[in-house]
Amino acid sequence: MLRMSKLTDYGTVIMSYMARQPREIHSVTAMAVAVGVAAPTTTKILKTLARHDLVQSTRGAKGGYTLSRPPEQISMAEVIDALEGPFGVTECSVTVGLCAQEAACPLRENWQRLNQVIRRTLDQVTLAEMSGPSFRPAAGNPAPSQRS
Amino acid sequence: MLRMSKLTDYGTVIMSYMARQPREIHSVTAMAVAVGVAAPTTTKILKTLARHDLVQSTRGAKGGYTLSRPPEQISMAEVIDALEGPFGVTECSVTVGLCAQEAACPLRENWQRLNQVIRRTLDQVTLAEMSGPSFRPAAGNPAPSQRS
DNA sequence: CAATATCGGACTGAAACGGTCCTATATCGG
DNA sequence: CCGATATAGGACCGTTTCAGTCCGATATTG
Repeated sequence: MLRMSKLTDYGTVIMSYMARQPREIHSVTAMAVAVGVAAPTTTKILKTLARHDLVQSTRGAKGGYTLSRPPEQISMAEVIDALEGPFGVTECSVTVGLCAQEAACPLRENWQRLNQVIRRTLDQVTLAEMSGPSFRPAAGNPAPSQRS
Repeated sequence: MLRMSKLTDYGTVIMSYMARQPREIHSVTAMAVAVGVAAPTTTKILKTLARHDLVQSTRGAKGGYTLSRPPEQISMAEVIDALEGPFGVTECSVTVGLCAQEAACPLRENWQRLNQVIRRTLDQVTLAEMSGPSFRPAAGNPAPSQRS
């Protein structure tokens, strides 16, 4: 349910890779090999991330990409909607006029509420946490025990 | 981000519609009109929901669909993965061997953890709650009043 | 100047999605 | 029993989206 696209998935892996040497410049080819994603695809992802100011590009020889901020200051939500677009959980919660009930339809509002919960969860998780060993999600509910 | 399919969206609307008269039998055509979704599509959705035991079908004249359980006992998560399939947020968290790093990749585990948080959120919301304020007992029906 | 590397966008093949239709089966009313 | 109603199950198709590739242009290094 609610899966995100592969590109986005790769994107998080790539970001995570860069997060290990946040100040280094990484070339596409190097990352592509390290992460196991084809170079053109990696390029595409990086371009998108750059457009959203999550990574910074340096052209020319010895160029490449760097995180534009330290990984502690990048949330997963940012990465996701850079690559996935700012779509809500439901279409109906964005596009109006689909549902005949609309006026009496409480779903739209409720979906938006749920959407916010999910978003907030994603917003609170930083790239640094995600790249590190297992962490404890902060959203209301206790996760089953694990080492810290 | 993380949008769900239109079919699923419609499904929630249909379920919500039935939740208002949980003990009534609703024909596809009636629901299709009420909800504003084409009849064949509505049929398709209901069939899927029936296969997952969320609604119960009655064949023949005067037949139709009913909720198999009171709406307070149906979670949104159930509806979603009936229609959406039991996919996780990430592909990588399900399929193994995609990522070259895998062994050293903490992302998979972390995604799963996040996934659980989202799932639990969806799990705690009932159809009754989702159907919201306009959830009013029909004339002659036992009042299922349980809202927050 | 030559090599390296990203930029922007166009392009393509494949899969998924939304939607429709047909035949079979079950039930109700007369 | 007959005919009308209504779902079951699955095949089918057009469109869109997605993953992935490629190309010409530009910028930087040495």
